[in-house]
Amino acid sequence: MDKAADLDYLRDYNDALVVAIARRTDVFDRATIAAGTGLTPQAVSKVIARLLAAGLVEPDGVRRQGVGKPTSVYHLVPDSRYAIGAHVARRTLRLVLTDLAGEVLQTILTPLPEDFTPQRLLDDLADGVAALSGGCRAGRLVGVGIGMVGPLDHAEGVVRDAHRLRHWHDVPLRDLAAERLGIPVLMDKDVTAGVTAEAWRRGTEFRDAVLIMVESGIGAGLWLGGGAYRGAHTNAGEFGHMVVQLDGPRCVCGRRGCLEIVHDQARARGDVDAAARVLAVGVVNLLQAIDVDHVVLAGADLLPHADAYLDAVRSAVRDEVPRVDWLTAEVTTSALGTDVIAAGAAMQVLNEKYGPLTSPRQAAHV
Amino acid sequence: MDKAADLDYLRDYNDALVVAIARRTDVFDRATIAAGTGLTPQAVSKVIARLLAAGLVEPDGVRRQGVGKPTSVYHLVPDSRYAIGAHVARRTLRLVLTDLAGEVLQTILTPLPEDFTPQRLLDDLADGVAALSGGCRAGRLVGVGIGMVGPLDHAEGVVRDAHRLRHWHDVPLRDLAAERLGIPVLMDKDVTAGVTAEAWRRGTEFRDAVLIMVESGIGAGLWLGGGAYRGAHTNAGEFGHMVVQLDGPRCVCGRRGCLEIVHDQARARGDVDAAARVLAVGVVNLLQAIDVDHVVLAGADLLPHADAYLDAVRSAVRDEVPRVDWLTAEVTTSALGTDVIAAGAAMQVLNEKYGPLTSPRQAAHV
DNA sequence: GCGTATTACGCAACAGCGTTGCTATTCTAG
DNA sequence: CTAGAATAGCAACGCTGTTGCGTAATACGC
Repeated sequence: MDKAADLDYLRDYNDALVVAIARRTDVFDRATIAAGTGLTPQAVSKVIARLLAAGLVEPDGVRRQGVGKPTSVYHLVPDSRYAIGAHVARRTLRLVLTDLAGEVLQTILTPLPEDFTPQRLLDDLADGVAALSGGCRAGRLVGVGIGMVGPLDHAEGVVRDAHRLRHWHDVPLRDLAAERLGIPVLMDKDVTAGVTAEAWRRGTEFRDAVLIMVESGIGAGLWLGGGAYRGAHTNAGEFGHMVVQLDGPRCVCGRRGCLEIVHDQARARGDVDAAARVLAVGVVNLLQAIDVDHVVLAGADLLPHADAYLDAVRSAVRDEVPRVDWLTAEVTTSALGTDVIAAGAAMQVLNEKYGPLTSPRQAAHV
Repeated sequence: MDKAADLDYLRDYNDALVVAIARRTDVFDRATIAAGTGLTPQAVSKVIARLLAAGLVEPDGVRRQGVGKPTSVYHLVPDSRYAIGAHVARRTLRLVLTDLAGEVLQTILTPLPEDFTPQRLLDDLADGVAALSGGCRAGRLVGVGIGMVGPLDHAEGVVRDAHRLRHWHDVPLRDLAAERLGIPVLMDKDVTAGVTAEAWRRGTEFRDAVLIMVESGIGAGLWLGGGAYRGAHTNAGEFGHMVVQLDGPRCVCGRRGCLEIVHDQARARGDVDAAARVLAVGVVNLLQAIDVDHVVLAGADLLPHADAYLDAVRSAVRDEVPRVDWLTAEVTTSALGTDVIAAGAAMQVLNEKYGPLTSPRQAAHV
């Protein structure tokens, strides 16, 4: 049975709404927020008072705009909160420190041995978090996010069977890390973390989006209706295992003609353009299925050839989507580059605490 | 800028939550709801008082359960509210009258002439609605829902280019119908309406689902995270235009090897089983992409061969989805049969007013 | 230079939400 | 018949956003 909403939810929701606005404007004022949110100016004053008390925003003087008392303006305090994000890949652990505005302040890249164990990861994670914590004032570190290859169970915080990692079956990584680090930890699929990074930085017009990641496999992070979408079993976005050629080559997953195997074969023979065109067909398939208007390309196997992939996907979106005048979709790479997953893991922590809640159900497990 | 939440939203949310519970239990009591929702028993009493005043629920005596004062129990009053749903297909207009519980009480099937005009549809709609309104007590008809072939714009209520209907370009059908009928009207894609019917009848465990419709084209209605998902331009679910064979036959949409053209060619040569297997590949593709745990099959071209399609999809889900022990997905047809779209259109009206809101944003446009 | 209109801010009172404290009611068990 | 237990509901409460209204600070007209 779903959870009911109470006054705490109401307050948190509206506070988060104002933080979301503050995050993407240099300065903001009472009247603008009141007009945009439908709150009364007086209610906005109360929200701002709470945010001032929490240190999340601070006054930015006044703005004279014609006749009348000047408007008080405020701005976000980016370094009022920090989060650390971890991107656990098959051979590397990438850690980043980000602030409330979603800027990456510091990065640590640690190589991981082949078939590393959970214990080894926890050790490296603890070392890295200790090193990065030095960069932020006491009490301002909100938590640590982990972006990990799947399959995993987001609700339980358990890694089910990390792809091609022997020691990773049913590992309750989230709780293990929280215990080891002594601060709140979130864990999610790498691609879902990645798309959260874009969403946190780009704001509320970024409502329906997908992040395509090509990096030892092809996956997609889904951001639907203004929130991360993970599916019924945290398995959404297994984009690479869509069949695009019924009689195609056998894939590791057991099916024939998966996008991933067709793509990888083209890459294996050195034909990046052909690989990009195959990926583009998959992207258009995804647009047909879920109609997002933002596509972000990412991943260590894609970014070195970003131009080729961008060209292929953009022209497919332009030429293969019917009524493209109306069904526009922007195709970009992430400004965060190879940090996008780790940064997104960090921003999931910020989003959990300071981001716009989409339902009381979400609020319940904070 | 998103809308803020206020006390009205809080009240409506919790009221809707209790209605949702009432809808799928014979009787309910205060303590059970309190435990399930996290509300205090006293708060539940206030909610029930409001629902009693609105006539949505009524007392159902008491239940003795051991020692202590007997529990007061209540039940939903199905005929306290009605809605009418319309399924506009290429050659037929199907109208149904449903009650608050989602039961179909009456059906009217009207043939439509080839290339019917908006005016003609409005006339037939008005006649049908007048006929069905007789079946419900005054003031209890909440509104009319229209499920229509796309593409259309749900937010604006405008039919963009109904497939293979000449007179349907940029027709503001929702507002035209509302003016003509004098009651609130909603309009949505047929498949989205269809999946809403299943959701309204099956309750909150039905959080991530897809309704596959094979009926002069192949489409999918998406229900993600407990609400209808329409995408950025109301174009989600164009499932039939996913490429499943890179070098396949040319489709009407301009691409090669779309699911729809491959499927239709198999049907054209009378091979229902092959067609069903192709559809099944598409369904597994969709499961990989969005990881839903309910698949509902529907549509006039599918239901006559429901067993073949159920078999094919079920075995594909069983054999082609990795870790199927964990990634379970139930595959069924709808109990509503050919009424599912029209009934769903009606239930969208009920859902808008009495269904669980997922965010204040949704509440804003009620 | 000065009064006035204009714009913005914020205190105080308010309605309505869920919560808490407590009393009344109604049953079973002994 | 009494004690104990479970439920219902009244009343007061804290907190939310809202409303009414007084105050502060500016530009503009005279």
